[in-house]
Amino acid sequence: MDLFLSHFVNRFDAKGRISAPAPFRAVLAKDGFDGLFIQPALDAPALDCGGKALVKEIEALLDSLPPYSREREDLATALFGASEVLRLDSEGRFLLGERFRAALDLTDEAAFVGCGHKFQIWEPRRFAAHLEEAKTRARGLKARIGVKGQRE
Amino acid sequence: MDLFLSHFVNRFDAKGRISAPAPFRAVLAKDGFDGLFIQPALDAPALDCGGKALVKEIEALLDSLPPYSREREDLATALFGASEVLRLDSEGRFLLGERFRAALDLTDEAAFVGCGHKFQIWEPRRFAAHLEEAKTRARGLKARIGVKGQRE
DNA sequence: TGGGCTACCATGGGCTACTATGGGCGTCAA
DNA sequence: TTGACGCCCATAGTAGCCCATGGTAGCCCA
Repeated sequence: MDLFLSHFVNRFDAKGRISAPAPFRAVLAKDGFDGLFIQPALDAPALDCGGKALVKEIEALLDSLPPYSREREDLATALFGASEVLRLDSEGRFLLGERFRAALDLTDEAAFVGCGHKFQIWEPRRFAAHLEEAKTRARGLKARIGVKGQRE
Repeated sequence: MDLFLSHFVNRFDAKGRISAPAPFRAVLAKDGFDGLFIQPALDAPALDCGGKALVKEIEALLDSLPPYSREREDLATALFGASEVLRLDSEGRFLLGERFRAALDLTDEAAFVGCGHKFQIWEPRRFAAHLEEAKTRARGLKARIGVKGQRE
């Protein structure tokens, strides 16, 4: 099951390094991508992270837009222009750029949140709040689906 | 019959481990998932647990929503972000995170409740109360069905 | 039908490997 | 030269692995 699941909170050390959670590293290793693809999430104060699978997904999204169109150029810039590929050290740690840390208000800790095919990095408190909101909305959504369809 | 049925109450040991009931382990083994997928239930003070079948169900639910939509992101966060995959030790025990234990008010015991394709973990007293309520509602429902059709 | 035996299960505890984290040192580049 | 980063080693805490034990439920046999 090569999915990013669960969430973890790790801390930055004095050098600004932080460990990627071991289970996530295992998924990345299976993905065959030697490194970590990172980009700011478009609609949340978080970073989207992943491996080959995530990059492919983004390419597919771009391919769905007409070549040379304004939308495609914008999206490509927004997504790839702001992204980085980081290398993990032999202990599975990486150095998060100042730009990213400032954008997320990260100080001494960061939350790693599994989202299936990718994972996100959040400021822990902010994520806790976001999770509560998401749960509330998901409850409403589930209720609607439950009425229309079957199951759950 | 690969369903989670019946309910069991087991206790946490000094290390915080707890045994998954043997019948449930048998179902998980048949499911072919080496581990236990756990997430907070959206609408009850309980945890939803299961194997591959449960994860697939969630993926299917997500896939039914448009990619990059707000609903999908919310649901993915609420479902996957709050979930964990735990491994069972060779005796079929697992370690429940502090987060989950606190959320359910679990102290020294936990109730494992079969729900067909998944099972739930409850604080035993709370579950007893919930069961009574459910029974009452079920009686009402049965009575209504009994009136329309025949049978019982 | 009753008594004894056995296999399974929940639980306990020791040990080890792994993980997250800390810190030193060399190298490369500004 | 100095700072930053990559590589390496050290360490505490913990999660997983293995073996032990007591109780019980099911089974067999008389």
